[in-house]
Amino acid sequence: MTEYNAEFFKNTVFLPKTDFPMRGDLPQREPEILKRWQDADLYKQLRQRSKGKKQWTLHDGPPYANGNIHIGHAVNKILKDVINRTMQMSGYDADYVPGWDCHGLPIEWKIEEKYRAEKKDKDSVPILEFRRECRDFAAHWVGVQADEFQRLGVVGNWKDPYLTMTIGAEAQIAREIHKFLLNGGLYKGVKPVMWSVVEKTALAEAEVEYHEHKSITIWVKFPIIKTSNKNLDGASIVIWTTTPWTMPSNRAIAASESITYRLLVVTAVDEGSKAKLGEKIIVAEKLIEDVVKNAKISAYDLTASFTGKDLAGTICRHPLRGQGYEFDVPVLLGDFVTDDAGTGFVHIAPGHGADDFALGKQHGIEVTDNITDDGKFRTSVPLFGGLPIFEEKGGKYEFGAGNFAPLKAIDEAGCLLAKGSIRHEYPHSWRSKAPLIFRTTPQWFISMDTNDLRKKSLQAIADTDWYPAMGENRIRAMIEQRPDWCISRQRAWGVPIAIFLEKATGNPLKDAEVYKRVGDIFEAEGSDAWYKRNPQDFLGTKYKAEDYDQVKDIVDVWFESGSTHQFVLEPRGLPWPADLYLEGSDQHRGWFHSSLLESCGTKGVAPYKAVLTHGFVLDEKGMKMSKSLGNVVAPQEMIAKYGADILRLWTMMSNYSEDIRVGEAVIKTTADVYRRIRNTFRYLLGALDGFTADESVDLSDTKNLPELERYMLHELAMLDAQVKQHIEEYEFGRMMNAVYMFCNGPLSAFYFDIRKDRLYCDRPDMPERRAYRTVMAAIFEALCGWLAPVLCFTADEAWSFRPRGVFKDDCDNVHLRTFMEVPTKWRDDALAQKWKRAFEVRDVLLGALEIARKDKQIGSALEAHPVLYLDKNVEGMDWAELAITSQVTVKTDAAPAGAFTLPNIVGVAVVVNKAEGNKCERCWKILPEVGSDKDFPTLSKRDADAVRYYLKQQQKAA
RNA sequence: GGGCUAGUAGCUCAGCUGGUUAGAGCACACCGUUGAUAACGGUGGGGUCGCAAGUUCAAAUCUUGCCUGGCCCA
Repeated sequence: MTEYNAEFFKNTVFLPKTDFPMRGDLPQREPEILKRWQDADLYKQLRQRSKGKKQWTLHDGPPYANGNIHIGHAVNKILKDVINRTMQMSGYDADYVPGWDCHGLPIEWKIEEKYRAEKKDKDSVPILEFRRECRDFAAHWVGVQADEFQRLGVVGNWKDPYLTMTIGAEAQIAREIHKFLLNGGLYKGVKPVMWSVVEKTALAEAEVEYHEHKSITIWVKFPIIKTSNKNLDGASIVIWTTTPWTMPSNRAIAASESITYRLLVVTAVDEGSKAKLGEKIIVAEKLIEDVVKNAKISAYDLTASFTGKDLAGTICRHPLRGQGYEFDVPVLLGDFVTDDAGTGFVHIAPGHGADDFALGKQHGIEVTDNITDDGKFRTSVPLFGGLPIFEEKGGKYEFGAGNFAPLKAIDEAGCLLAKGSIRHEYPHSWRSKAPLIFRTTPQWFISMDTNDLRKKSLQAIADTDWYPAMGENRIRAMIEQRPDWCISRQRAWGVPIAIFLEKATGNPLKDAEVYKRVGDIFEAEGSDAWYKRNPQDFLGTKYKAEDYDQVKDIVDVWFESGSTHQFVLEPRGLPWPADLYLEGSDQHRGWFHSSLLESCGTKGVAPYKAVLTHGFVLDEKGMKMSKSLGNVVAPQEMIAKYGADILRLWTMMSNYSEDIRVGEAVIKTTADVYRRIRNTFRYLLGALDGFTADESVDLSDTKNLPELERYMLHELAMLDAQVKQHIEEYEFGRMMNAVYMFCNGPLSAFYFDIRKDRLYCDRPDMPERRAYRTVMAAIFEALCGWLAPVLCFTADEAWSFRPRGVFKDDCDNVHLRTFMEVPTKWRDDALAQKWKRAFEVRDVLLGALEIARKDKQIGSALEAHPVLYLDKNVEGMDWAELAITSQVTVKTDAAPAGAFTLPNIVGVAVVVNKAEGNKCERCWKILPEVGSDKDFPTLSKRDADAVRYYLKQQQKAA
């Protein structure tokens, strides 16, 4: 005979049950899930399932294939993946083709480094062999990074990504160059560039580092030989420079209109001074003290005063006149001249400086070409032919004879006023760490103004949606003032600027037929053909190869990545322009910029409809990560320790539109959030144990549901609207936040808690309990969908524990689904308004219980029987249920003195009494009715009925 | 040095066009529960809103300067 005791009743209680584990064990579990996706070819299934749907495309910005991924890559790819998955689940066909940037200097340098270690000279290696090695190197890292990205959970076309070094890509890049050539946008010019004499190449600004460097400084006298100002007869203008090696290339002197200059006559000098008594020199008034001190002039007479304007037109001679430097040196006005340092005069060598070049160009001054690619004076340079500017000493690059010989020669010519040295920030090559020189070289440019490229680009910027909006200002300012785009590089690993120059004229050949042939051959063989083939193959029969030069420069890698939209989107059947570009905010000057120019130059509009940027990952204190600071967080380590879902969650919970931080504390917070979400899934799944389609009730008509269920459906509908809005506005972080807040508040702290009694104790066939479980199923379905883009592994796992046959589109992989369709009519504002008051009342009830608990009047809330004094009752509210007490008595009388109230909630007061009656052994409520049932005297009526039902079910089963 | 940008509780974030005692979650402390239990519920402490001036009846919110970060340039 069964004994109906507490233990028996416990077994009649329904308790949440699920095999979904409480702990994630993500580092172990994720790789298994990943393997399942790969085995089932999730990507392919996604494409098949979304065939015919509206396309939405995020075009991937290519990372550079030369090393393991860092946390910034991880954030970037996670964001892209979350967005792609979100759009996919929103009902679009959101195909994602990841890509890589494969050409360029860093890879080239790696190979060169290898050569250097083997004591091989790069120039002795055939270019095709060199390029093959670069290609292999890039291919290796593409493989590594592809694995690392996939481990993050990123879904995409990993089997067929785009690479800038594939033959198709190279062909299209060459064709894009041809478009600019044929439409007149591409021209050959000269440009002062940062030049590395070690790598023998011009460097992009991104390839330059500024380090402290010790330079030799000299003060040089330029004797005036022609002037309209009598005061200046026999005087010398003094210039100051940190680059003595540029003196042979000097062709002018710049002065400023706004600077006051003084003529001074030397009257006394200290020992060792190079100045002569009676000598007349001109320097800026503000800098006299400085010059005099450096020149060891102990006394002088100050005479004439004038501005730069008075000096314009003055002609000096070069200090080395008579030794091959016979030209005149005019004084010109330049607004870049300051009197902050030096002498207030700038020596102008148009071959060796940006300002110099511009000023020289303006006045028709000769641009010298005195320096060879490897940094030596050309043999044609008087006095200094063959001397190197820099020399390698013990792995470091120091100034060489080319810097000292001009100094010495000027001194011997009597024109050196003083010399010294200075430590200052100076540009260096980021690879070899060697100091750079400015050098004017022939280069290929895309004009910003031919074909109105600047104007079109600015229009395209205005036509694009920028997230955050300030990105628009940033890129607009850059485009407004940027100079023409120099696209040529004197390197080997890249796509050649595959054009021909007519030997006779030096003009580029403009024949679409020839260039079509180039494109076709590249399409079949890749750009190696440019080096491999006989030029005649490209020129066809119309032109003779001996009449033409092949340009051997390669194109700037930014031009290549700026062309990705051309060879990735339409050729793969994806929409053009792309719906979204998404990269770090540095790409305003990078990929967003180059893609914009390339596209506006060839198509007239931007290749994107919208651009979203994210910030940089900083350490816990907001400092940049660097190896030297030892604050680098590696994504690989985080995955191994916490799992990719934690990394994904951290990314989405942070405000990625700004810089974001990572560190122990942040990760811990993220892990807590994760646990909460995971537990929400676990409780939902536990509560839905054994739930079937038969048990479910029709939620399309909410009129028959209990109010609490209607309220929760209202909340769900509100959340759905919010989620949709966030997606619309590209606020994916807020979307995640909203969903998390829902788990935390309305669900866990409210609904789950209140409905425990119903779930555990009510008869399972009760319509109200079935309604509750049906709503729980809906919540699970919605949540699992909304969280799937972010917690792609966990949502997948949770979905695999779902009750089967309950959900529409009950497919095995949550990622193949779309977001649940939440009926808008679940929204019930009138109900919500009513419940707003209910929550206020509940707050007072809970507050009162808390006091009673503190006073040791009660422990569990079920021991209480609050008396609720309301100015006006709220119809249909079960206050005991909402407060989780055994009983509540409502009175509309005036509350007695000492009743509990809350300051901001009027018309509500509570007095807490102990619950009367006996404790039901099954539901633990204390009710007067307990004892009234004949069969089960220790139970409440509801529980007695439930147990009878339970026993009947047991009998049936037996 | 220049352009852009940020600085709100220990952590992650809200605070729109200036308007009542600056909010939320987590963490922390305490209480409850022991039928979500390495979980759950509740209560509480914690912020001179980077600093300093200014505009205003009123400023986290506007202006200026400074400090400390970040990105892009030089």
